[in-house]
Amino acid sequence: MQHRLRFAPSPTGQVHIGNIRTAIFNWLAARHMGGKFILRIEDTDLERSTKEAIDTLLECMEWLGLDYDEEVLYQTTQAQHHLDAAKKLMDDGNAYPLGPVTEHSPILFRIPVFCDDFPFVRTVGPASYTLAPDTAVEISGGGLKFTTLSPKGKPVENQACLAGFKDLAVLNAAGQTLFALTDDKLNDILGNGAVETVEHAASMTFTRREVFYDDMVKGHLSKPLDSMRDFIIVRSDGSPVFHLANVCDDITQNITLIVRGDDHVENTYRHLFMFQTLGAQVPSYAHLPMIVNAQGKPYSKRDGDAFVGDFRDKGVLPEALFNYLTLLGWSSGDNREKMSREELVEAFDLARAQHSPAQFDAVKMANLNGQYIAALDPAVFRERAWDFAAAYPWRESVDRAKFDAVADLMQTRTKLMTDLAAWTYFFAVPVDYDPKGVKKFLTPEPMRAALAKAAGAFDSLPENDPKAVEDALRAIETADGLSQFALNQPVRVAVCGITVGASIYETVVCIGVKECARRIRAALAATA
RNA sequence: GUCCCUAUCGUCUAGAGGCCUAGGACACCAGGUUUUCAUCCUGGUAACACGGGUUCGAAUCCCGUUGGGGAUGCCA
Repeated sequence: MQHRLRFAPSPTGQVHIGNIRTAIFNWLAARHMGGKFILRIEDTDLERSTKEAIDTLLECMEWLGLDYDEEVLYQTTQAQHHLDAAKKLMDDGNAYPLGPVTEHSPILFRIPVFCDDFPFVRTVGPASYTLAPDTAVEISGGGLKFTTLSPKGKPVENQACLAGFKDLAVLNAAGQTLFALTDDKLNDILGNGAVETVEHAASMTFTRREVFYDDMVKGHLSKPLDSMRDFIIVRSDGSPVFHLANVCDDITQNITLIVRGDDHVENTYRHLFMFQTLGAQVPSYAHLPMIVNAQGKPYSKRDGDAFVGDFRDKGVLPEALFNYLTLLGWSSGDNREKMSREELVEAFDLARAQHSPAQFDAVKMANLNGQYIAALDPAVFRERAWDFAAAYPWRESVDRAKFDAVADLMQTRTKLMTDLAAWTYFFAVPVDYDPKGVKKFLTPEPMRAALAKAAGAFDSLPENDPKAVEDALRAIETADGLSQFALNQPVRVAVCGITVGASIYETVVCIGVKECARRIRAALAATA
C-alpha cells in the first residue's frame, strides 16, 4: 500500500519552526516510504487566515525544498462535505444537538455506546466510583453527571460520555442497586431522549472500556472511556469544528498516516471514533514531541525569533535549517549529524523519533550552518553571498569581481550569512579603529615608523601578488630590527580597523595595495 | 481536580537486561598547528531525576514519587 501523508497547517500569521518541523517529518516519512506528501491548508478560521499568511507558508516550504504532491486542498472548499458528514452522524445516532433543539443548537459527537466491536476499543474490567454522600446521578443521552469527593473531601462535579459506563449500576449507601443501565433503559435514553436522575446515590459500578492505538513514535497508547466526553463538531452558527473538518478531509484525501504534534494525542482518541462511525479506515498515527525554547518552555507568540523567515533573514541556509530541525527529536542512530537530504530520506524512520520535547539550540545550529557554508562550492557561495549582501548598502558600489575575491577569501570563516555585514572594510575605508588594536599596534613609535615604510613599499608593489606583500613586510621588519610577523597586525588594524580576519597578505591584495598604502597613511594620521 | 504523555552530560542525542568504567555532537577548558581570528588536530570537565521492586545482573522491565508538557474550548 502506498502511504498518503499530509501537512495541514492553519495559515494564521508566521510559520513557526515547530510547525515546519512537522512538515519536514511528514515530508521525510513520505519520501522515505515512497508515499505521497500532500498539503492541506486549514483556512476555516476566516478571522485569522489571510492571503499573506498563505503566501508566507508557501514561500517557507519552497525555501526549504518541501515539495508536495497533488493539488493543495483548501479546507474552506470542503464545508459542504463537513456538514454532510455531520448529517450522516446525526442520522445514525452518532451525533445529537445540545440542549433544547433549536436552529442554533450546536451538534455533539456521541462516543458510541455500542463500540465493543470497534478494533480500537477493549474492555479493561470492572470499575467503580465512590460518590459524594447523598448526591444525584444524572444519566442521559449526553452522558453522565455525578459528584465525587476530592482527596481533600470537597465535592467535585464530573461529566463523562455514556459510552464510558457499560453495565452501569448506581448503588445507595447500603449497597443496594438504585438503578441499572439495562438495554431497555439505554434504548429509552438514546431513542426517546429520556433522562434518568438517581437520587441518594453513594457509589456506582461499571465495566470499564478503553480506546487504544499504537502510535508510531510513542508506542501503545490508551485512555479509559469514562474519562472522555462527547464533544462539539458543529458550532451554533452552523460551522464545523476542527475535529469534524480535520477528520472529514483526512477521509476525502485518503490519508493513511498522520504525523503531527503530540498536543493532538488526546484528539486522536476522539478522532478514532469519528473515522469508524463515518465508515472510514482509521489511519496510522505518529505524534511528535514539541520543540521548546531556550528556557525549556513551549514557544509562544512572544518568542518572535522562532519563525522560519527569521532564520532566512539571519543568514541560515535552508539545507542547514532543514538538517538541524531533523536532529531535534530524531537521530539516525549511527552518530551522523550532518546529512544530505538524500541521506535523510534514506535513513528516516519515525520509530526512531524521540518521545520527549527537544530544546532549540541556536549555537549548535549556527555551527551546522557554518559546516554547510564551508562545504558550498565556491561559485555557489559567491552567488549566495552576493544575493545576501543586497541587504547591505555598501554592495551598490562594489565591483562584482572584487566581491567574488572577498567571498573566496572569507567563505571558510563565515558561520551565518549575516557575517557578511562585517565585510565593509574590504570595500570602504574603516570609519573607526578597534581601540585595543590601536593601543597595541598603532601607538608604539617603532611600529608607526615601520608602517610608514610599508605604505611607501606598497606604493610600488604589483597588484594581486600576496607573496610580494609578505616579502615587503618581512624586509621592513628586518631593516627595522622588528621580530618576524610583528608588522602583520599593525597593517591589519590600519587597513581593516580590526584585529581579526583572513590572511593579511590576501586581505591586502583583495583591497588593493595602492588603496592599502593610502589607508595606512590615513590611519597613521587619524591616530597621531 | 481528573485524564493523557514524558524524564541519559548545560543542550541535541546513542543506548531494546550483561557489549556501559554510559558513546557521539554542540558549547566549555587545556595543549598543538597557524602571521591575527577562524578552521584543523590532541586531550579534558560533564549525565542515567528520586525511591522501591523483578532479575545472578537494570540507564534499559514493573510500581510509586517528583519535575516538565498536553488535554479537559462553540481554538486548531
